Amino acid sequence: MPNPTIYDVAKAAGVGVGTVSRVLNNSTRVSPETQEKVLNAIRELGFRRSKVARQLSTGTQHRNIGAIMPYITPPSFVERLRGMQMALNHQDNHFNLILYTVSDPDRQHEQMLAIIDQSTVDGLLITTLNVSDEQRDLLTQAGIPFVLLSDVCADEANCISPDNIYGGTLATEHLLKLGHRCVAYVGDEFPNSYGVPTSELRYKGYLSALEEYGIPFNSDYVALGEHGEETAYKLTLRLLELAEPPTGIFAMSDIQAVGCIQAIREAGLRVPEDISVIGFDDVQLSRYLGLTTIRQHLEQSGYLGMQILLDMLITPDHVVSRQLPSLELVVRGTTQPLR
Amino acid sequence: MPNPTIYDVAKAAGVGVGTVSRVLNNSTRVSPETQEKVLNAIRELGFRRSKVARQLSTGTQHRNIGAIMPYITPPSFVERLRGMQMALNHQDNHFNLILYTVSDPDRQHEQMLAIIDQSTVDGLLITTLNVSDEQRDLLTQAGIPFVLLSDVCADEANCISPDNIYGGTLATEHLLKLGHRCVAYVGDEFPNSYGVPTSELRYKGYLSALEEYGIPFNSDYVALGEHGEETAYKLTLRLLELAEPPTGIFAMSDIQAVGCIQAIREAGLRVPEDISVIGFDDVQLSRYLGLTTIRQHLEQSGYLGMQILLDMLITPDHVVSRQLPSLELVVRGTTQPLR
DNA sequence: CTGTTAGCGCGTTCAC
DNA sequence: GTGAACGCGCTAACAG
Repeated sequence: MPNPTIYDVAKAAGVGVGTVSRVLNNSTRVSPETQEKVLNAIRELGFRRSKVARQLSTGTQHRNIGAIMPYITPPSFVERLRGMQMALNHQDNHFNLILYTVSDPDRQHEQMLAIIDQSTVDGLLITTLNVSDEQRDLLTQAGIPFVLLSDVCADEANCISPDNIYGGTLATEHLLKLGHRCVAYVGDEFPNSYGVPTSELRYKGYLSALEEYGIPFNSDYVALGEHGEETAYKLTLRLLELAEPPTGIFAMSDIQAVGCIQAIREAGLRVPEDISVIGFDDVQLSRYLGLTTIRQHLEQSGYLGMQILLDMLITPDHVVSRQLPSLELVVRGTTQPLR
Repeated sequence: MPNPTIYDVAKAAGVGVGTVSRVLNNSTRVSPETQEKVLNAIRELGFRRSKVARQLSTGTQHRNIGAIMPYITPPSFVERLRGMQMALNHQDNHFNLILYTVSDPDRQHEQMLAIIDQSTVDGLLITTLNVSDEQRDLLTQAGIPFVLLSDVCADEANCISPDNIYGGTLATEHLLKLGHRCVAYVGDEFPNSYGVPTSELRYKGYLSALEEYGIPFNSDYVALGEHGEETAYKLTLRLLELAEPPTGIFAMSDIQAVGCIQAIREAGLRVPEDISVIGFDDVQLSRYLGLTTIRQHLEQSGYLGMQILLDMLITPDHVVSRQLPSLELVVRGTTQPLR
């Protein structure tokens, strides 16, 4: 018996299903002896009552919202996740948040399929992931509304993302205005393994700022790799070995900026005296690291995404469109004028 | 009609429920006209098919595991969460991870009750939260196995936590061995608002190290407050105003250590030249911050907790007991001998 | 106190 | 192609 039911238990204990149900919910009184018998039967058979059957019977409809993202390592993902949770807790509509992380890009599709046809969620929040047309169709067909927090959907309504090109320009201009002329870009390879072009957009912003200032493009100053401190650290080490090392670095995320800074310091140089570094995101920690960066209100993005999704779920008719605050430069201690 | 069913749809469309079901699953062919009618009816009534009924009918039993924690702001929580997810992805048993955060200590009990009697989860991972006897009883009674990642349960089997007293001693001894005699402790007030005594345990370790080295206790050097960089920052500022400021600070977490360091720097002092700082946790970022700390294998804790819970869920009979690696001192750049 | 039965909402055979 | 009936596992209301 792989999945014994209360009927099996009832039979084994020599009682009716009602009685079994009663001891399970210890509602009305059951005689100690029968209770004992039932409990024994339960143990013997390894019985576990079915969640779904119980829910169907009691009419306990709790809705699930799935949040899927590549991983939850960098704080930028966590801050969005936190925003989502906050929105949920505020609304307090008995929604559950199911967290999915896509350990492996190759498995994304498979996971999405499973989520869809097992009908585990009522709505989906897709963060920093590319969604194929097929997946979109599947989702709409299954009646699962979704919101994207990703750069793959600039034209869509249910999509939240900042103007990353502008952000890249903003960051680069800051360095340029400080007099830096050898400015490097440290970012993710693009598109990254999940098909998301964020790095490319910020890079475009970088290029456009360079052009605006009439600075010739130098491919040596473009260092791309997998996301994370580790890679940024290594890339920066290589940058420092250049005949003419950069005096300013624009890292596409705060986390990568931290890797850059560590590399610079280990090379015996100082930030910002020798090299200026600007990040991107304004992750919570950055304030305490004194990092100059571009603020993108991540927590608020998650909050907004969840609000929109809840709208779609609760009142499909009037989904109010909401505005994300725009990007802003936050100057702190890791950048200074070129000496 | 708050919750129209397929019957309502069928009636409205003038067809049978079977047909409705077919268009819902677009399985066998349905004539375009009837399909249209059904689709219209669905739209008109705002019909959404019930997850649970569908699951019960198809026999799609997916199990849910709840992870509940006070918040997901500090990386230490996130790392444990990540460990849990990894264990789940490795096992790949169609388990879902439902994330709960307790926004308000007062609402913890209420939330736990809801989780239990709506039978949303099959198992629960409780992180850095106190669990009342009543709650334990409720959980066992409801047949919901749980694992604690908290310091409230040293004697229990299903509990994972490091030896925090020892950890506190380790950290303090490190400072003491470096010659520091004015050593401060910056930590959470205890027990914190969630009833968890971690800070107290580490503080006890601090005291015992002090005693071991024959150093008189100075209450001025004990700075307690709410968890987070912010508070640590402020507390440190006050510490620096002391007639005889500390030369070494033991912060109960890496995040708080970051706050301390920022305060020290803003006061025009240097770390570690003027003041040594040691943290606790060895959060991933700490490596790139060059922070001296106590490593406690957080991700692995989460991984282990999930493994144990899965054992309890899958093979209740033989739950293998697993060992958590012990705490270790990691010396990096924020501590140095007293000058 | 306890056994029996009718749903919970949907998928899925069957006959038509 | 389509409708009717049964069953998924459990709870709750009803008799006994």
